Amino acid sequence: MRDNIRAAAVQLFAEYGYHAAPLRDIARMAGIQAASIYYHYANKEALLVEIMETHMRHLNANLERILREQHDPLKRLYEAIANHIRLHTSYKSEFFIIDTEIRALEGENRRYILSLRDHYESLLQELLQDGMEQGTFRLSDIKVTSYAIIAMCTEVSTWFRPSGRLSVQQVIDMYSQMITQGLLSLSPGAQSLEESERT
Amino acid sequence: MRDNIRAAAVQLFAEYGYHAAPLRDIARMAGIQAASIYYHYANKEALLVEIMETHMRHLNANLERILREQHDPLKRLYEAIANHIRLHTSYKSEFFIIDTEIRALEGENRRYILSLRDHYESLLQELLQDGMEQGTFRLSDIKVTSYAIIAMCTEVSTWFRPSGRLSVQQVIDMYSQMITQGLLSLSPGAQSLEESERT
DNA sequence: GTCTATATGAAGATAGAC
DNA sequence: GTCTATCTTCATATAGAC
Repeated sequence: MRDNIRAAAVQLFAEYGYHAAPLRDIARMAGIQAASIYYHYANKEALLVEIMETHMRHLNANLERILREQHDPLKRLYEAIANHIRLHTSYKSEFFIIDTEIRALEGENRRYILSLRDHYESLLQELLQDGMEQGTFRLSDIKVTSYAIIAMCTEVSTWFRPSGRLSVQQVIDMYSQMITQGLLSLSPGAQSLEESERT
Repeated sequence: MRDNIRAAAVQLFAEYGYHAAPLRDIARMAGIQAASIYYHYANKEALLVEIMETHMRHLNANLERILREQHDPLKRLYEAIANHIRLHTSYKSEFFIIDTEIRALEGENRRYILSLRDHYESLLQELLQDGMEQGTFRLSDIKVTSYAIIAMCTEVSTWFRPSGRLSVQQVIDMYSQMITQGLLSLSPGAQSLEESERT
């Protein structure tokens, strides 16, 4: 029943938002009365925290494993992107909640979830830092680059449909190429903004 | 007073979320009673719609002007990125609301705001399509590429601080470089994933 | 573990005076 | 244009029976 409640909460939090999803609706979807939820969870916020914690820890554990097992910067980056997109498409609703409801948390809960997110960012930044030191990656602002990568890969959870046109693997490959090689069709420097002004 | 109310709403919607921001607090911040808001706005949702509409139209109008006045794909893309980031840093809270509270809208209001967002996406997709046909941009999935660009540039509104380390112009240049050239330090093809496995 | 019944508070919105 | 007073509804949460 605990799992039923959590599954119902995931669905309703994602669809209407945390504050707009009444406990009564979560209970009805789980097949019990609202009061019965309090036997399983201390309050509504505990439900939200558990959803967020579970999947943030999952995301972090995977990236830690990748950094431990893999040392080539390019392969590390590919695996990091793949991990991020695989989880954000497998647990669409859960990550959408993580992405939009952190401000619904208060005090200690908020600090805890933010610390998990900060840890994820620092792991990715470590990956980028190492890749720049090894000369694989262009020198760039590490924080900003990490935010950009996370933002674009996270947003996949808002539009991806399992039954849609693209497979998860195709999306991973597209994002990996976009992040490493960019949009330009020519080699870097062959056509800069200044040069193109002459054409 | 209408402007005072809207300004208060922007601040509280952005900080606590639409549903968690009581009209009474918005009224207090504007220096009036809650009931007085109804002289200026039909209801709470009308306030949200006006905030979203104003800035989405602004964003769209700018991009339409860029496409009209500029025809080089690379310059168009740079201007599109600059427009997006300038507005998302100048009106941080407003765009953060647009980004997170669309699901708080109902029926016609929701459809209307989504149509403005769809229009923006289609303008960017037109830019990308043209750039690929001209050979300036690598061939890639246009929808996915547009989502990725929008996502990374939009998220700037969540971390950018006017008093922070980076100027708006620096952020624009970083994102522009990231989007056009990617992360790799070598020319495309010079170091593929397969080749790097040999090192 | 789940129920019914209920406490308690706060939300959005309206009526009508000034 | 703004106020006070209030309607109505609905929220989270608790108490105690079964």
